[in-house]
Amino acid sequence: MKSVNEQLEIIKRGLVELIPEKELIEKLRSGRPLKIKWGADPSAPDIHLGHTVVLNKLRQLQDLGHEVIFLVGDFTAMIGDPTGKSETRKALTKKEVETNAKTYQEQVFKILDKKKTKVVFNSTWLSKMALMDLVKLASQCTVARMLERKDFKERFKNESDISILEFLYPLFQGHDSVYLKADLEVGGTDQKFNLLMGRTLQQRAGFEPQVVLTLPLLEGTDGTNKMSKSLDNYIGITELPKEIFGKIMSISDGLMMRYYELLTDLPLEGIKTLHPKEAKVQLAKILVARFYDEKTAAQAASEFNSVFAQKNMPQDIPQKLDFIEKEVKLIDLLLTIKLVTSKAEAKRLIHQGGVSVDGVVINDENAMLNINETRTIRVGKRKFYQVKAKQ
RNA sequence: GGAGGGGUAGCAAAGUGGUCAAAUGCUCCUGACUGUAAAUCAGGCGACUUCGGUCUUCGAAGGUUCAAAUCCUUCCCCCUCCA
Repeated sequence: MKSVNEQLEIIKRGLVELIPEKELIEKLRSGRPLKIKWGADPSAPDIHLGHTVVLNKLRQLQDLGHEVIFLVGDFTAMIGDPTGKSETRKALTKKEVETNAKTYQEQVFKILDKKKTKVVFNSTWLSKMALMDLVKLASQCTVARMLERKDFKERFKNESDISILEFLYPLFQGHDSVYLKADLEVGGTDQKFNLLMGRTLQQRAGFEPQVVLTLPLLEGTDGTNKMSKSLDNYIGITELPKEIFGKIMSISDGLMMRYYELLTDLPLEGIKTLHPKEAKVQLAKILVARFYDEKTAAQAASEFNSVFAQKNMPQDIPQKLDFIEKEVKLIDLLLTIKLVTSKAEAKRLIHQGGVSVDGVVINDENAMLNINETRTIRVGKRKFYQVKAKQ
């Protein structure tokens, strides 16, 4: 095992806060493997780059000899959450939660060391919780204290809904820490309040409080909001290589530097000397290679170059080659192959010059298309489709 | 329990009997320029249409009216103050 100072140096890299560092040093000095808690909500089982910021840190901790307790928040997921229009969490059935949790694990172990990870479900203890215990738990915190949490404060000020249930989440999460006797809990900065609640509750229960480690939140592909599935600004780690590659290529230069900073160990000075385009290609390759391999990354890069720089057709275009009619109306065709969601949209795109067949832009909304031979249809920059009539 | 405010398109926010498929901003989509970058510019952003219109939409359901997002009734939900 590495020395305390060496460990500390690795642990501190890239984090936002370590609360308090002193306690962590003491825990590390004990020489025992620390129990590191990481909680995840199984309602959205797609792990994206944002999650990997935390996962990478957990992996580092595992490599230092510590144990990660991967807590699946199945209990709360089964209750759901009535509040918040944008982030509605609907209640999931037990079965859904199980499936999601399984998917989650498969994805997580692309990064985490399975041998040093213990998976637990909080329904194990929370579902058996007596009402009396819940009351006791609720008495541990005041509303004023709850309202210190930034998002609560803001919603309260803006007169948006806050359900009582939401006040319970931090308490449950903290209670999980008590139950697990966690030494350290890791999360994004948005989790700070909840993580600290764990400390408070552990202390009140007479245990050694956990150390809290927060990591920066990764912005989504829009460059402003945090990466999340509900905002559809995410890059999932199970996405196809070309998707990951393409999405990285379309982020802004400023965001690219942020991704370098949070997702790689490379020194930023070196990156700044590169042409932004080259730097982005490199980043895209690194990330594809991380979730697939070097070879796949290289392929994704050359495919990207071929399609978007040299304007060639992509390699694997979705196709439907068994049309009955040999002559179809373009608008109807676009609708049947789901490249558009309505005829109105199809017409709009045609008028705007966004639709082409075999590389020729179509401007006539009434255009008929002979599909005796294979035709390649393109909508916008990246949607391709091949069609042909049945022979 | 009492008093008041409010629920409008992905979000924010106008509109308070007809000119409202609903201003404006953001997001988003398409095109130009590029590095599938940013910025900028142009266009678009409910559906169907024989391109004349037609149909569905402003928390829900009813009603008044030639005509309702706008008025009335009931219901659901949110917020503030009082208790």
